[in-house]
Amino acid sequence: MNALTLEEQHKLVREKFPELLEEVRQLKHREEKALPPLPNVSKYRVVRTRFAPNPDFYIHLGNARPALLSYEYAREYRGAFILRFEDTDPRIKKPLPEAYRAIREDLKWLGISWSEEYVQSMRMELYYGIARELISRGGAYVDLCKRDEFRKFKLERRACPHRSQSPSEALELFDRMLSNYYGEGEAVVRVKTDLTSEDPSLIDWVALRVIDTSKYPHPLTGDRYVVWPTYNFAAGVDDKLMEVTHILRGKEHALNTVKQLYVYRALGWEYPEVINLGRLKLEGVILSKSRIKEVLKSSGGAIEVDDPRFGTLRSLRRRGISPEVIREIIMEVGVKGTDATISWENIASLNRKRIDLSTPRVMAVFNPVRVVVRGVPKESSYRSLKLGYHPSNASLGFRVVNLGASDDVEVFISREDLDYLLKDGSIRLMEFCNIALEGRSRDHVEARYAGTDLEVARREGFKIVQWVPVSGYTVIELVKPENLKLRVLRGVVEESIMEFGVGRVLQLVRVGFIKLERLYKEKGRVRAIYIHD
RNA sequence: GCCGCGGUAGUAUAGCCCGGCCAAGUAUGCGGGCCUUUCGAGCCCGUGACCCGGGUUCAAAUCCCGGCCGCGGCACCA
Repeated sequence: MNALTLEEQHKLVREKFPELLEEVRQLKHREEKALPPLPNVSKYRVVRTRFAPNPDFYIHLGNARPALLSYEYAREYRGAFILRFEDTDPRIKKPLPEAYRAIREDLKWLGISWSEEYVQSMRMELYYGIARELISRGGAYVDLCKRDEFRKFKLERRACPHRSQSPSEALELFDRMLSNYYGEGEAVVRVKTDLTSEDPSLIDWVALRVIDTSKYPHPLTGDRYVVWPTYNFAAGVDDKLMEVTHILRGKEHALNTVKQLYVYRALGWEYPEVINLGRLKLEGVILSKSRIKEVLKSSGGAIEVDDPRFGTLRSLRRRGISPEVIREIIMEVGVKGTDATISWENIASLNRKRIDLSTPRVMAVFNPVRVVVRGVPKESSYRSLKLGYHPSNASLGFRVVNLGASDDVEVFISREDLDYLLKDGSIRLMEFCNIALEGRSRDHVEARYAGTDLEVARREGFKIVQWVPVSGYTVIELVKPENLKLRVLRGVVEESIMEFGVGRVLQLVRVGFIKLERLYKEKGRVRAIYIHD
């Protein structure tokens, strides 16, 4: 077969086994999992996308969807991807100073890079300029009604008295706003929309409002500005100024597109293409920003933002989920308006495949029971075991497990595995030897060495169990998130675990994957977080 | 309540625009087997879905209408 040229081989396969070729084709297709084409790409010189988070908190898996998809599209079309911080509400959604940095970090962790970065609170003069332009074109006015008064007009589909002001009057009032003449709630800039709109929230929506920054200083600009653009104004303007061509955002923004369209029309701009994405949920964790904030607050600092019960990217990172898995999941979920609940099983499976080959394996025992094994030969090959860290990846090295020189060898096995010993009379200590039950006392079990032959164990159907030598062990505390609770399992683990550093992912044989979080070398104790089976 | 967007196996997704090649593909889960010094990985076999009802058509997951369900929106938040 190999004597044939590649072309001849292909020909042969095509003739004799066309279905094979089809299979290969499909396999390739699945690996690539290309995104659907973006609409109207040919209309634009270059594709430009953006991710525009509010830096009032850390970002979570739900935010990763628009971020990653926007980035991927920009890459696919060799365009540009922009990061824009939308921090124009120092009062209700006050920016969190560390969030700017944290969001950048989290995006980088996801493998996202951006060529341009903007912070809206540093662009205030730009928004004022566009506001003036809009006002002078008659597209907006300064409303001095009380909030309730305006609501009445709105619900009756009537214009408020200020709506009829001339552009020059409006500009004057706007300048007065900027000069800090009005207090909060006393003046807003409203965009003129269709007064007959069915949805009242659409009607003459607020583009800029007064926020008393002497009371609510902005973390970046302090009290320098008192007139702040709303989301719809700032985002709408910026998408134009930054020449964004394709907006991918959550479907909660659907109505915002309609609102912003009024500004675009008034200024003679063309609105970018919009794709509304469904929400992403992650099974068994808290995703909502507000819920996380609540939990954080009520814990009084005991719970941190990377707590494994949260769906923040930091939590996922802490739980040992690799960023490629998140990327894979989001590409799988794709570009559509349907919500998706990501199952932890799915994440675990993808993650396991990714890390299995590069993850050292050590033995740990929970619910330990002491087993005294009599009759283990005293030759060093029986008392000093050289065990590889991975059965098929020798590059991970090995450790030496020392069993001491005394007559008996003592090991811990788990209470569950003890049942096999009691029931079957024999078990195999993995990578060591077979043992047979001899007796049982209050605090330990007695057994006899029964040879190292694996074939015997196989033939007889002995359960093969992991174990930890009593002569050299480390205590392990394993934190396991379960239904929004954290269980801490205590057990023993081979002392060689101390060789690994904090952050290292390991597999505890027959237990699951873990990530080391703390090493207390003097105390012979480690703390780890459970990742998945 | 009103408006918008959706509904393919337990979960996620392909197919829907352009009806037949779909008695519906893939991944995960679950069951079984092989392999393996793990209950992991890998390989093989099996399991399981087009929300409901009408209509159009020779033919509907795909088009049309109605219903149901889910999500989102209805701020001087983003």
